[in-house]
Amino acid sequence: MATLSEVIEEFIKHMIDDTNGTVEIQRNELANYFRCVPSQINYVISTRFTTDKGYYVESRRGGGGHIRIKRANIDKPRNYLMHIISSMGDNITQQSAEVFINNFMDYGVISKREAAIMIAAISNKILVSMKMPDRDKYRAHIFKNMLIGLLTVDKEGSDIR
Amino acid sequence: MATLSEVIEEFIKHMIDDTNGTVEIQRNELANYFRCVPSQINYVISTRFTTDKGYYVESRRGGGGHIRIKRANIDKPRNYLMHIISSMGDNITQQSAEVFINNFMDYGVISKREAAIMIAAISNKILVSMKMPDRDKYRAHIFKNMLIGLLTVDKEGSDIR
DNA sequence: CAAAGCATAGTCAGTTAAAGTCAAAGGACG
DNA sequence: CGTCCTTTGACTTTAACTGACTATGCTTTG
Repeated sequence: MATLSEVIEEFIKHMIDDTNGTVEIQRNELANYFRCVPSQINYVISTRFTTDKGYYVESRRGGGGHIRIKRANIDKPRNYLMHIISSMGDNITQQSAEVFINNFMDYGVISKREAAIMIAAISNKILVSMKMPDRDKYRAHIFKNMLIGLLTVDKEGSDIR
Repeated sequence: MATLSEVIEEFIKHMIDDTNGTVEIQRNELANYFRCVPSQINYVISTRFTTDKGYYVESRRGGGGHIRIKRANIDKPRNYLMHIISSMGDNITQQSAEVFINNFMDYGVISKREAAIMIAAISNKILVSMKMPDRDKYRAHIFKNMLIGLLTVDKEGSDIR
């Protein structure tokens, strides 16, 4: 039996299909439409529209607030990236991350500058200085999010803000 | 969904573009044009045309009063980046980091893709999910390191923008 | 010339409109 | 019955908008 969450999930996915990969919703409006509490929308988003699944979510509170969901687009070089993301797992060492990044560069998927930014963000220097025990986990987290961010930008002049 | 404030913001920015960096407005006139209370103009200016974002605002009351907005002129991107790095301090909120990143984009110091990567790396979404109490500290750390990474690449000959 | 009047802009606290968080309760299913 | 996913709602945070009151600088007038 389909739960409400599943219904909402499908609904949003159809919207995304219809709008070329990016959708902007009003939390209260959606909740009202499905006659559920607003926070259920958050639940659906946080369980279904995750980075691992190729979505990038931004939102704003206050007047005119909204939630924007972008789906990574997966044409040619990109499904390569997406593949890496989904097969990465929840941990990654600095070394293997750098191998990936260098490969991306070799394949012309990212520029040298982009590579430099990513390497800087996931370097041990950073994570060690943070004294974080689960370094490789955090690194994977940051790394994936950066890649998804990249995949969601620059189709139809989109604005990441 | 565009709010009135956003519309006014864009309107003023276009004026600035059209007038080569400086614009002089009449508060009441503008408010009348947009059918809002005059103080909303102040709201827009104080939230959008701040020093942080590279604007300089002066005004005069009384007869013939006006508000003048100037956009700062960044001609040495490299110095600009270094300045930001050195003045950043050890903490930074997601909001101000995003302001910086957007400025970099506006001034052509970084590309949209580069911005997307950085925003993804320092987003609260990431840092919250890591359950890091000292978020703003880690964010500053990551952010600075990414910027330094950029400077380093540029120095090695490749494309200075 | 001083004072009064008018034309501006500034401030700030209060209201409204969103979205986020979190923990507790409910339910499905092995 | 225990566990995991779903559903709920009270409370928090953030952003936009409004209006009454204040401050300042011309302009006119006695």
